[in-house]
Amino acid sequence: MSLRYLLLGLLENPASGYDLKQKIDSMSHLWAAESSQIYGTLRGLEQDGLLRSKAQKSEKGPDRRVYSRTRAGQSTLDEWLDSDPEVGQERLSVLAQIHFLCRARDPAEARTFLQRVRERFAARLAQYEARRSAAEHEDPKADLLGNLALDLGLKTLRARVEWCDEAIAKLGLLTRAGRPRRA
Amino acid sequence: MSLRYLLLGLLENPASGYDLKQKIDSMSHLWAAESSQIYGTLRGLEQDGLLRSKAQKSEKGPDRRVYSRTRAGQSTLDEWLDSDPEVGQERLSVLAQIHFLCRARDPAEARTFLQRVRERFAARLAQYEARRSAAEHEDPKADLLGNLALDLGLKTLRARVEWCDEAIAKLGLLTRAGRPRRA
DNA sequence: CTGAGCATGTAACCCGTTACATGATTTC
DNA sequence: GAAATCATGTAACGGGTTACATGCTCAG
Repeated sequence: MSLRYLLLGLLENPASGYDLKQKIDSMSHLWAAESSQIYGTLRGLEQDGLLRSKAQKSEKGPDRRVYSRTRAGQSTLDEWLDSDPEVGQERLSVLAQIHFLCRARDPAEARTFLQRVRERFAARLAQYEARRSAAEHEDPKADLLGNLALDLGLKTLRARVEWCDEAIAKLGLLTRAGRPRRA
Repeated sequence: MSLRYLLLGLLENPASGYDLKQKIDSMSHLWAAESSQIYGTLRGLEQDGLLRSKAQKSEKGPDRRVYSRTRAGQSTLDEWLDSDPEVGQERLSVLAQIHFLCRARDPAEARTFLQRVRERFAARLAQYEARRSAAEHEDPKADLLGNLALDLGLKTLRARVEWCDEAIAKLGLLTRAGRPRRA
């Protein structure tokens, strides 16, 4: 993972750091990267011989540095594409928060906390659903990645909202079962 | 996020870095942390006045440094528990890989890649399901956090496997529709 | 003249991983 | 005496965030 491969992949055609930042921002639910990181990573890639760059006059503003893949860059990208999928562990700190709320405080507090978590997820889900219905009338092949990402996001968020609901219900039982408030 | 709060939370009773490492390892599907990080973080917390420590003789091996929360540590923990849930962005680099496989190479390659992704998720799902059925005969209240985490993991992984299947099907259509191999 | 957008960066920090060092005690 | 377990660390690196600096051009 890491931005390196993303940039390498996005540089199918020559582009500047600024361009790439735009592109990444436009796929906001997929990835995020700050300009500072992008520029730094680009220079790193160039030092490693995976990109080459040249300065270019721009009509507006200062010169732009336009990057393109070298042969080495291409084959590094290819290797990555042939490599095993990285399916890393997530660390959902929310779970830890619930745990401590339950143990050190009151299950009821954990419950209202979970309700806030649910709101967050639900809000994001709503955004995704809006985007989905906006994209409904377009050719599904046009933005395949966007659509796949959207599908994944939708499914994941639905699962999480569902989980919140069930967890809230479980905690509700605990609370009503007359466990001591404030340990 | 961050180990700091996790340690702060786990230190309900005094414990050494070693103890905490054990505890964290025992909740392996929830969190992971290396000893080096744990020891460093503990010292950081002590420097910030959130923990205090004293050396203790141990029967086996060298002295142990036993940490406990200070009042400041307690209130920092409380603040965290009162704070908004952090529901961060995930960066699924797998999506980027699929995208580039599709665009720069062949949708069929993306498809076999996705099949590997599916296998990964399915394998993890199987682990979780095994754990679930192992825990079935226990009191569900006994390890509440463990159970919630398990539920969340199950739901998320199921959603992902499902997504893989659908995505594979979609890519299958694309491939058979006679798109040019190798762009 | 101001402010928005173009365009690139530096420095400091945070969180985490990897590899390795040290040394004691117990068990085989 | 070798290996396992107890117990604590250091150093270097990787990946990312935050805050800020710089300076240009064009529209209002």
